Amino acid sequence: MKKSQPVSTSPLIPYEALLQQFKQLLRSNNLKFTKQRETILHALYTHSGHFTPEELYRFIKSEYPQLNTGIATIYRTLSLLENAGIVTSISFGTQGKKYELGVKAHHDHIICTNCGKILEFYDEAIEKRQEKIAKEFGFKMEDHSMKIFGICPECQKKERE
Amino acid sequence: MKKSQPVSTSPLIPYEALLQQFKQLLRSNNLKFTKQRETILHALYTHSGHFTPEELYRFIKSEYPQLNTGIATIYRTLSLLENAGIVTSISFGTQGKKYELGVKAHHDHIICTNCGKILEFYDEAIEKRQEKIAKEFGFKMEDHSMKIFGICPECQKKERE
DNA sequence: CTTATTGCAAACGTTTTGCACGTTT
DNA sequence: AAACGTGCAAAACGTTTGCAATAAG
Repeated sequence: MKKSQPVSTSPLIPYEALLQQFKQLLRSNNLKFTKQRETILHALYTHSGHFTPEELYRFIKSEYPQLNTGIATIYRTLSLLENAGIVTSISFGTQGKKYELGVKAHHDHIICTNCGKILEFYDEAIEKRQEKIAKEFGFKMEDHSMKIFGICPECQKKERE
Repeated sequence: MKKSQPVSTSPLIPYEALLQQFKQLLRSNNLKFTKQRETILHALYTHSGHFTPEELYRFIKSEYPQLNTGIATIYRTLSLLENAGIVTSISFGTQGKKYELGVKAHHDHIICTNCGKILEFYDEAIEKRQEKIAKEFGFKMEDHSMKIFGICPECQKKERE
């Protein structure tokens, strides 16, 4: 059986290419290329990891105060990027969503309930079983989400001290 | 490989037993047995399926108007029951949670994105893989959630018409 | 010059909280 | 009587929306 493995978190494409892809997307939908949109894309590109809209908002506010970006723009841009398949989100229920640049393959998440760290993995066996289960129920599968919660090695170590 | 299967939705224990379990839980935590708490438990017992706090609130308001139950009590009681392991919830992000009596074994969910129907399943292969993945990452696994989204057979049929 | 986008503030839907009053023990 | 639970209304939370002003094409 294939071993599950962490998904690489380094960007797969150069920023210029990503930017072109984004501009193309905007152009072909009669949308406009704005400083705010570029800044948000750039922030996501240069900071790997998962961010809440709020975190992104505070970051951009402090890095580019002159842009005066409103949080609504963050939300609107993240939705746009998510619909375009450029970012992906993980939902944390009532606590909101976290976003990351999604130029990566599909993956699931394993989350530390102590420090909040999020790791990614892809497991072929689970993917296959999910399809099989959907089929057994007669469902046309569209999507799935799977999260494993636990305590990460570092936090376990701290607990023991 | 074992076939995944729907989890029975009929209650596994008689109401009297459940009620005693609940009373015992309350007693051992110096909590009080109130009409509101009993009514909520009973409503969950007699109506299988998944309910939002709002739905439960409206139901209890119309069935037992004289109780004058506030929605805060519904939330507080559902939290209590969930912490005690008597009910379980599924999260639907910003759209809130749905609760069901959780006197059943662990299971995951397959959800129709068209009509909202929720079916339950348990798949040993997936459970095993999850444990294995947690171990590979050095995590002490505490919990997991998995949801499959798709279109149920009935809605597929309707779509074709 | 047209159309999309923005920031702002208000509205939203779900959930939580503070508090005075009621109930259970 | 003590302690916990309640309803209510207000607040909190993440998110969305209406709108007049602004910027992109």
